[in-house]
Amino acid sequence: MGRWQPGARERLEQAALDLFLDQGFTETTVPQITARAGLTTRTFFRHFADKREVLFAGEESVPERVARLMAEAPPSLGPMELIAEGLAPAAAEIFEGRSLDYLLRRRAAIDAEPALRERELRKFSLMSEALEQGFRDRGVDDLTARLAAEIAVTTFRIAVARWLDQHGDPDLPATINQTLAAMRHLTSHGGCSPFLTTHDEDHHRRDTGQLHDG
Amino acid sequence: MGRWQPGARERLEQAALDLFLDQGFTETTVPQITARAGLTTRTFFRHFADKREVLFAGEESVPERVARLMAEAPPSLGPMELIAEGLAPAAAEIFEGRSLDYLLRRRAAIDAEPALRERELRKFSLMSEALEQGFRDRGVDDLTARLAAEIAVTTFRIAVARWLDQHGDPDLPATINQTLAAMRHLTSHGGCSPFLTTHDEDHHRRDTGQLHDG
DNA sequence: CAGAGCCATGACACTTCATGTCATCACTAT
DNA sequence: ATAGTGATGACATGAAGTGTCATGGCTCTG
Repeated sequence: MGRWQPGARERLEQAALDLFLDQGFTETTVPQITARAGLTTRTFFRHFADKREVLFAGEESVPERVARLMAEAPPSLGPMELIAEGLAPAAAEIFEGRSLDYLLRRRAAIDAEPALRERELRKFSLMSEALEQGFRDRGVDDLTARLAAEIAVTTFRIAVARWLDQHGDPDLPATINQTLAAMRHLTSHGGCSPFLTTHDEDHHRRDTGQLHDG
Repeated sequence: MGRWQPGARERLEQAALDLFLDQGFTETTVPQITARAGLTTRTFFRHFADKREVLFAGEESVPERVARLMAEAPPSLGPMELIAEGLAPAAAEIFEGRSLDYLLRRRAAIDAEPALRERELRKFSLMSEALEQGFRDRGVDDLTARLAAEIAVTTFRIAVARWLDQHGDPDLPATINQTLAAMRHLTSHGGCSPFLTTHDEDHHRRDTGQLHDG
């Protein structure tokens, strides 16, 4: 035995996503996935550490790519400047080569299953750790590095969610910038600035016309 | 059979924490935990949905308590004002009745096991969802509510981590305020200019507070 | 071309997690 | 007392995940 199968991983991922969307994550057994891919159960666990990982393969490299992008950025950039300039390019690289349709199908499967949502949280946590280390390597103090990393990941996560909600209409860089602007607006004017009136805040919101979700 | 056991849940939690710290989460089997507590395996899963939950029982009520605290706060408070004023009291209520020693032991067990760290992320995610709904109920727009919820939870999480790192020395309210101040400093001044004057801060804020689409 | 070695896979056994189901015992209310 | 309620024990079962070895194709080398 042991005949080699072309694209075994890819076929397992495809079969798993199809089945998860069709009958749900819990209702889908690993033997069902491997049967559809023409493989055995044992082979599934050679490619993926557990059943959830089949939807998260290929993202192990994201933290290290994030670290590389940060190391390549101009050292003069402060944390928030780096986030403002680097988030969109980083997102572009992360999603490079994946169709919007695939991303929507994948998200639908993840949203439907708490265990997969949890795994998704871990992905963002790993991104945050990479970012935190990247900021520290740029000379940022520990607390600020941690905060900046969380700000970056949170902005990224919310922007991607909004972008997918809108089926990709305002493109991802634009959605990221809108989200980042709203984040800055909230933290700068959202209750800590006695000098701005409510009218001023309304003015900011009206300028974009894109800040309301539903 | 079926003799009632006083404090079955508590004894299971205690036995599990002891065993997790002693031999690790993976190496500890559910029968080991139940044997130490004088119960059967089946009873364990009647009290906890899965093996991890034994360290997270009693936190199911946190989201609803967060929602209550938000509803009780003065409606005039903006999102950031509410966070600044409400985070410390909320933390006090959440940790009410738990000793620092217990919190440290529990964190040690969680930090040692990826599966438990993941469960911890879900806890914060649930808190964030409750906060988001709370902000919406106060009339905040969807995007701002989501962002404010994430800011609040992130600040809380980082502050608690720092507080435990320091074995509770600066007390939790003080640590929360420090963390919140660092967060504000980062988002307002970019985290790279600690020497800006108040006037410079206002100028910078106005310059970067604009929303740009592309 | 032949043999050696590598690597992915198949096959099988095994442990642990988790759940469904029913019987049993204690406590409680009438 | 008797019935009801609720927690537990006991048993069976399925699915997840791992260890181990055999097998067959592939490449590298002489």
